Amino acid sequence: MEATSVSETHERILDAAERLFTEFGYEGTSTRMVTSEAKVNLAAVNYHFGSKEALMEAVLRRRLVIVNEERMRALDEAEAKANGQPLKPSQIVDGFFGTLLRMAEDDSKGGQTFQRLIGRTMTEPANFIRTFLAAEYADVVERYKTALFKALPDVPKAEIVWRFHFMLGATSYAIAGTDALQLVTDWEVDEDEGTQHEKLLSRLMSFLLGGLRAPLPQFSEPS
Amino acid sequence: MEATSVSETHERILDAAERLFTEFGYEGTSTRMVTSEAKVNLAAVNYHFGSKEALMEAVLRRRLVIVNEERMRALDEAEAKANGQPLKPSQIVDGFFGTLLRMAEDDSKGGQTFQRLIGRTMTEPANFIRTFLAAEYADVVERYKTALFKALPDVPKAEIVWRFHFMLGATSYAIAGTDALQLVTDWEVDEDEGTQHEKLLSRLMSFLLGGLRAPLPQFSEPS
DNA sequence: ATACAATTCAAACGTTCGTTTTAATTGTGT
DNA sequence: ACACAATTAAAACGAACGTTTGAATTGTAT
Repeated sequence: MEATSVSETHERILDAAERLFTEFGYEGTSTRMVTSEAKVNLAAVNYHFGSKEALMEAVLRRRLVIVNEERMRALDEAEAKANGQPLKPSQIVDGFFGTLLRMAEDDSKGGQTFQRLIGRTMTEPANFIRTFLAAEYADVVERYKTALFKALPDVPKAEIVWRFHFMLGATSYAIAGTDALQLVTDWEVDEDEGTQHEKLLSRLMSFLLGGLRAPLPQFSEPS
Repeated sequence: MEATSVSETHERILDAAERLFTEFGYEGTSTRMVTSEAKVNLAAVNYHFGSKEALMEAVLRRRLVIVNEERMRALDEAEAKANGQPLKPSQIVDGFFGTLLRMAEDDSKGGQTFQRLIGRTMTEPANFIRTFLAAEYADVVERYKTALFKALPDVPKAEIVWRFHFMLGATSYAIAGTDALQLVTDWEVDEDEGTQHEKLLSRLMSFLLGGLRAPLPQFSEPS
């Protein structure tokens, strides 16, 4: 063993893979690109992680565990303060999406890179990724769905779930930072990174809450 | 030449590629998978399209040209009826996103498959795809941005563009139909396909309009 | 019917892929 | 120091990749 608890090679690979999976996607990144960027031997990926798939899962898990724990903690705290009363939708939405967006300011939690990776990964076609994500998110999604049901007792559950789905899409695309249509051409370069994040969070939260609380479509029957 | 104006092989390849790119993504689909599914010779992709990249562009262009023409037409018509007056945001949002979603009912326009492909493609990492999409969308995006600016004269332009961005993300994710977190578990299987589409469109439109018209975040200065 | 272009076909091109192997090296506990 | 496990290293594995080649076949004019 080394001085550090986990070998440095192990984390060098995770960091390189995180960056490359973010930029080129899972299929577009080769193990050789990863070991080359990490400056480690080609065989190191299979030695330390077993396979490329297992590496992808390790990359995602390292950060996701932290986000989802923080999401649980945020809901615990809010519900404790509310003692029994339903939460405000804004608290729930902030607990789920705000928690993720605030991670971008903390480089020790992956910073912007991991945030973009998560945004991208939500639409990765590979089956094992979707399976992994669904399992990794299952508990936290259930908690937040329940909280939303309680916060919006007059809204049919199916409608709430759909709007959760739409919020996920809007957020994923926003943090992926790709802007395929080059819509947002006037990026304010005159501001520092921190201000940008704050603004994105404010803008996104306004949008998500507006969507969540929008009048229901006419057809819908009660839950 | 054959009886048909364009060779059947040409379209067989496009159809197969559309389906496979949708399911496995661009990098996850090989030319051999395409020619095998299309039941044509391996060399046919390069003979008819030149390269795998050119094939991807052809797959996207075949349908996108039609959607974007229809989007332009919808805005032309609405603006003609309004003669001079700004449009309602709902008309603009429906012109852009509703036009796309209504294509799913028309199999001759790619139906559900192409809709899913477009949703997926918005987050494809490959650079040539993003370049292609930006060029293909440039005109229609400009038209719709302008229409939104006119429809919402009191909202700073930067905020409108960001909300357009969020709407794109929500829609892309919704039509991609992946649902990475298996959020929407209670898909109503008791209804036919057409009803599903109508419901998704209604639900999405309500959400998008709610987000678009939400109260602005506090920080924002006037445009 | 003949000439010529368009298309299809089988085969192979060189490259890159994820992974494995085997040996060399480094670190650790006694 | 020595024995042994953990890690690194160079090299190679077979498979799959996108693409090209050149001959065989098909279609289309005259």
